[in-house]
Amino acid sequence: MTNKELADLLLPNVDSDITKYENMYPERNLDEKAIVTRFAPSPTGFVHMGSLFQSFISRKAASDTNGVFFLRVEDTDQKRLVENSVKGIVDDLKNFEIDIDEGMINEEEEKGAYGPYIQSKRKEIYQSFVKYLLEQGKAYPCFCSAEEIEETRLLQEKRKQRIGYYGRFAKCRKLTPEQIKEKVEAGESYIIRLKSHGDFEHKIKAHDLIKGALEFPENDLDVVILKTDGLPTYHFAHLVDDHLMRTTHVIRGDEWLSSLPLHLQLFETFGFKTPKYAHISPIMKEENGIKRKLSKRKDPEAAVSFYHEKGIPVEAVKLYLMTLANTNFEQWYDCNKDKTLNDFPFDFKKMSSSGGLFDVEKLMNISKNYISRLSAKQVYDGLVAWAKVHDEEFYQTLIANPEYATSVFNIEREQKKPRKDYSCYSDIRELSWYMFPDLYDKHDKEYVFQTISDKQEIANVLTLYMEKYYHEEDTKEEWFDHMKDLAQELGYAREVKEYKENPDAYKGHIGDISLVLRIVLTTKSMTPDLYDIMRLLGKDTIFERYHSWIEGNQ
RNA sequence: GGCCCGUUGGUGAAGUGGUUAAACACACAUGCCUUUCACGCAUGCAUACAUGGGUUCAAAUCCCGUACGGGUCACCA
Repeated sequence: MTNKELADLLLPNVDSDITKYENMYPERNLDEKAIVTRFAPSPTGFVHMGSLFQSFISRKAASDTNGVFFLRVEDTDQKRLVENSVKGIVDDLKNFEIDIDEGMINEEEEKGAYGPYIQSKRKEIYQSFVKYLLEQGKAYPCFCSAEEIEETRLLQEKRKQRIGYYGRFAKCRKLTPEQIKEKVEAGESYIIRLKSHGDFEHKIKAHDLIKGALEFPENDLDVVILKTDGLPTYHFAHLVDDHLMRTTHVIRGDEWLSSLPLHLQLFETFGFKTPKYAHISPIMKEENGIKRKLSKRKDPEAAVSFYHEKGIPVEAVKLYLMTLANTNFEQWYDCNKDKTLNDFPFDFKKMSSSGGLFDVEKLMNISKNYISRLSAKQVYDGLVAWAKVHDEEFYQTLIANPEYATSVFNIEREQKKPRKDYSCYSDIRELSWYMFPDLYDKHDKEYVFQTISDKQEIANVLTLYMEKYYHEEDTKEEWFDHMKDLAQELGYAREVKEYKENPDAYKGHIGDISLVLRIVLTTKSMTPDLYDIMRLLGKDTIFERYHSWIEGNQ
């Protein structure tokens, strides 16, 4: 019985002509330096930070080189499929403005000439390659049951030998064609394994774009390439897909690093050109002094939805991811304030080969700086978009008077050194509700006074201010002078310096007075510029709030 | 247990044999500026790069051992 006959017996209705696929998916006509890469998730749930990071880097690498970035769905494990997760993945990428050039665009449809981009629809292709291998005598069927495999594993453990299906433990490798035929005809189920030609004692050298020079023992495991259900394992699908899709760079998590010898061997077996590999270290999280991989289950910040709920602008998250990827980005960005993420040259070599910690504080800082550079209009638009989904009440308030809301966000903005107090959109309501009368009315008010806390004195300040020193049309300078006059009349120093030079001569200083006016108006000691706030709120509102405080505190 | 990778401050890290007695940023602390807050500015924050040994005139940078952390050893990806 020849290998050909054996192959026909095992995969009867499969065409082993793989050259037709070579012709169907020709080399891409791209620049020599162009990177063709992909994001290849399993549809087992939603995208988390680690995979978002990978796809972000992949997209960036492809864009930088006028290459191609595509989305391939790896659904060869039918047991783990989660309904609608292709849509979830597509949406998550879309929400983070990571565009794909090819691949799945929803649960059913795709775009691009190198598809199908979902593995369950490539069954025929994989089987064709498997059959080809069978004909070459480089693969064989295995009839071992799960129990048998388990038994040899235990034996290997007991004898302290390497675990796996290799060498003399590879029982089915020794089956004669006649034995195989017999088993097949008896209806025994089987899988197909690679007949590895590797030698564990031999070392191979490999190169990784991030990790650098690597050395491994050669793969000698007869790994499964085709499962009982006729679908390939990851390793085989990787070979076939990335070859036919003409992937130049495989960017993936470094949990794959140890399979690299196998993958290299697979490419070599077919004589295909190996892609370049870039194994990304996982994003870590520190908990109780221990570093561990950021986990979707335990860490809220691992979920992509976390950022949307918080209202961290997509661009800010990307800026953070870029600093995680290439630390020199921060300095570059600082020196090139007029440029964007797209202009920065990403470099694999500058990626850390060990896993970095995910630093939410740092992200918040980046987001804060990012938001501070936005125009009032941009903040308004971003906030409205966020509130529409996450805060209906605030949303209604905002759209009721867009012009007014925008001017609220314009305080101390659009200047060389803008104010930085919003880290994310979900911060804004708590920091600005007092500027919106309807929110103000509903909000609980708690006044925490500082230097001046005596109720009578506070009432004196408010009353005198309203009676004598508040003038609606004041310019900032006039307004400020009036504040000083008020301070002076009540026995407070006009300047902080004067007070510091001679503290016994005064009850306090101008700062104490303005703080009272600020707190009663806004309940807060920390607010943007008080003059601007007063201008926006207007006389009626200011007086109303001051009067109502006096009445309520007699 | 086998194999592989990693280890520079509270964090991200720069640095691959000698102007790095470790850049830059975040965080933290103090001070200055300021009507408050924020911004900004200034200063401080690793007696030396996990550890032991070796190579060298010279090592965070090269080599070996140890410790610790991570990954992987599925008909999961």
